[in-house]
Amino acid sequence: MHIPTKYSPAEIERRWRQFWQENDSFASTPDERPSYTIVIPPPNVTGVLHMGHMLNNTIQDVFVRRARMRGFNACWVPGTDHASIATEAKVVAMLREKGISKHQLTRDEFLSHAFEWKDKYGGIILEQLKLLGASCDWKRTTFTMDDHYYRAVIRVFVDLYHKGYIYRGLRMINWDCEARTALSNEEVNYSEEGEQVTFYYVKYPIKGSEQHLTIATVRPETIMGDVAVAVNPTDERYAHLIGQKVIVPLIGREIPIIADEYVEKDFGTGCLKVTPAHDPNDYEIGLRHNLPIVDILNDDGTLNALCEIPEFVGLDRFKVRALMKDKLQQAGLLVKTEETTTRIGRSERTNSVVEPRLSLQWFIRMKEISSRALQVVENGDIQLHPPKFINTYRHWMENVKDWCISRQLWWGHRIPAYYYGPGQDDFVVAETLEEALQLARKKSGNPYLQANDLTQDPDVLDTWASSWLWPLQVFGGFNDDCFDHQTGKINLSKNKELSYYYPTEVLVTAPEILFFWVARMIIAGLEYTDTIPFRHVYLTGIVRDNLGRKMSKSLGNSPDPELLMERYGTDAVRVGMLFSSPAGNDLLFDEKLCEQGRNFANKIWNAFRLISSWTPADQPMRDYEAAATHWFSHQLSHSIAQIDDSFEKFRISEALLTLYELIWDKFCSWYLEWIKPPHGQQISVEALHFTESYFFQLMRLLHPFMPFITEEIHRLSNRDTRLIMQTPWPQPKEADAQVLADFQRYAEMVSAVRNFRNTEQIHPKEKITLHIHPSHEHILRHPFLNLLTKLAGLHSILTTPPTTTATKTFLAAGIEFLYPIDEASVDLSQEIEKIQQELDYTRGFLDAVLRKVNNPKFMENAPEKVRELELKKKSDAEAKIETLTRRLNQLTKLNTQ
RNA sequence: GGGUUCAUAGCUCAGCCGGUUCAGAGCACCUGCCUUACAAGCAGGGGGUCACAGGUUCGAAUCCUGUUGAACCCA
Repeated sequence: MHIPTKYSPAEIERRWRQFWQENDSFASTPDERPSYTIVIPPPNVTGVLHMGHMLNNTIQDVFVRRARMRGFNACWVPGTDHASIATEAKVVAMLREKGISKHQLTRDEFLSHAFEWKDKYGGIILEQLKLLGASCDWKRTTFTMDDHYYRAVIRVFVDLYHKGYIYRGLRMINWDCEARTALSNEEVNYSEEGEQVTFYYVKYPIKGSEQHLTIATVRPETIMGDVAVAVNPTDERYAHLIGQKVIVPLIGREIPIIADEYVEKDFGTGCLKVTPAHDPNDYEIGLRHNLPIVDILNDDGTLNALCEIPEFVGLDRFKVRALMKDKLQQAGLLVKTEETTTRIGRSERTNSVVEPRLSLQWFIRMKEISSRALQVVENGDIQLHPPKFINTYRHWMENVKDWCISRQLWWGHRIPAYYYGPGQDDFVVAETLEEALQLARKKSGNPYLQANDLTQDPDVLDTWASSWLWPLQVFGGFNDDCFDHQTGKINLSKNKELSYYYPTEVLVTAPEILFFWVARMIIAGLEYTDTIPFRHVYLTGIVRDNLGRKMSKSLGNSPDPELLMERYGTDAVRVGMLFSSPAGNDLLFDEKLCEQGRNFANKIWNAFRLISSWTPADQPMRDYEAAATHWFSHQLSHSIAQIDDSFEKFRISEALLTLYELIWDKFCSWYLEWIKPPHGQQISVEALHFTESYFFQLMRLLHPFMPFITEEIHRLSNRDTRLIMQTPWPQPKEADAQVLADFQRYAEMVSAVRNFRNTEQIHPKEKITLHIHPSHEHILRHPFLNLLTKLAGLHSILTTPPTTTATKTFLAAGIEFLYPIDEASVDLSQEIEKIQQELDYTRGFLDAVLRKVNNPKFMENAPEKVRELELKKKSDAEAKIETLTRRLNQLTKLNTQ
């Protein structure tokens, strides 16, 4: 069979992608096998594949493919997330380009534009995942705004409301003035270095006195919202003023001076102006001291009439800040300004400065609903990989805050609250308008209410308030047939799919959404099924460039994944990503890694070519064949066990590296060279059979990592009509440590001879004869001797002394080898120096060992194994010294002759 | 400001519930080789006082304390 020398992946990968798709090779339906389920962290529906997705999804695919081979019914559910804010922002931008403003449109008109956009771009990322070879059950593709999913989200809102977990309230939230929506804490970013701001030192006159307090603030535009001035109760400078009043600059309102421990004495002037409507800490102080709230901002960040300065009304807060400086200066109240840096929160989506704002929003009470979610992680029911994230998780859980779930957007699940009157409590919550009407009639006591009299809340839910149901609703957990309204639980026994596939096995995601999403899925899983949603959480690192910078569009340092796959082959990119990505560690990505992957694919391809080129002869196994196959069967078992162990510990990078070394070094460099028939000879039938068996086992082990090339080789081998993904995962046998150690010893000798040949510049084709001392004769009787003679190019090893006195020597595995040479060319003094160095080192080594062995405390306390080892080191070193000394004496004698 | 994690070859990392040569791997580097599977290759080699300073121990990269430096999370 003709096989090209260079592996070219493009055509082969295209063919297998198509085959897998057309044959639904990854489809799963419940059967008698145990299930192994992964739900994809749904990417943003309008997103495109980036390197983070590549890493994340490659890892998932590795898990799924391996599980499939291990006899599990593996099911990987794909899908996308509607990403409320991000998608709405994109649609708004797209409309703006067309000259349409969102506010010109009705909600329905806007949504039809949005769905149009989603239909056009929504499939891109899933198609890209298919390129990657992701073995998802594509028929199960789910979108968080699919009809059934939409209903599930609404159902959960209603259910939680009736359970008392959801409330509507006035709270301090993060407000995005540009998108005019609330944000969760997690959606607010702080730049790493902080931002340049100005401190304004402002005089606040004390009532009934000529004195004043000086207050430092970075937000002078909020002065008009001040309701108190706070000082630390232990601050002697101000103690006498507590209880008195100061006058708010410019507007003349009298406010009290209060004492609160929150104030830091050393920060600024030690006096804090308290503006409960515009700062979360001030809000807390306000609550403690029963202060009024003066909200001077509109929802777009402009000032309103409450600021009491007519010329400021309608102006943006930053404009007012600039104007305040002049105004305060004119009034003689500005003491000085000072430049400083501080951390400023900006919206993840619009980058506008986030405004702490009091607003009427919907919340989930997290304390109560999440009580079990910490426990299941602490007790190991759910394992985080790497486990260091438990601390982070615990910290968040113990300090969990109520979750603001309303967003002032249109793209998303509309909050099912219906208002029938102007009062704060004049609303009902229901899954449908009809139900709402019934409830409203009852609650209002007005039986004549009509559907028209109800207004649905205009807001939608936070995206995470839909994706936290992901592992449940991809299997229809909240559908009518299995959701029990009475108990507010999912009845697993009435949902065949869910009861089979849930809980899922492992969730692969990024640490940054541990709280956003992971924690909340755990909460939802426990709330609705009393069961955890997954057993393991594998947290990937961030993909950075080789300078350690996070890959981002704005930096332009992120390679295009499709281009990479085209250039190096998908298998190559997959293993390239995994070479250096232990769980939870950032991955410094370099195209070199893909190159390494490509070279690996090529190496495998050529090993396949070699093996395929052999025509067997009907003859018994030769000695070297028997020895080689014997060794490799143990090596293979040993490595499989190691790989399995790495997988159990979720160290897939380690598993890959073990396999990489097994294939490249152990199999190609040692085994194949060992068993390769010499010129003009043929391999025996049995040896070829073993070799093929080993190679195809290696291909199976590699399949999760490199699905395309392994599938291709499997097919070309014509050994098995199944797809390689349907073949069983290789099982290790007991590996004999002695066999491995013996091999190690002979391999060491081979390397030593090669090194010697190198330094002596002996031509590769020249067979040489070496001499050893008769006391080492036993190495000539071991079956692995042929490894040494074959791979080191030896003619023979003799136990007789060389006929010439001129020799060069080298040590390998504790044995001295002598190589006779032309007497004239030997440099005795150089040889003597070399041996002297070796001798010095060995004596030093022996000293160190003797210090231990002669120390009675060591002999008393050290475990027996360690003691034995040290004693062996001692006798080995002594023997070596003896050999070296003998040799040294010989040479010295020769040298003086 | 609070919390967490980390500091081992030029780079990325293993090892770290103390003791399998006072340390391994991959990449990079250097030296030979176009040896009939593979130059996207083969063979060989150099390179680390395990951040610094103390302490515990017969014995510490591995445990404890401090110092310095870095990263992340929360406020």
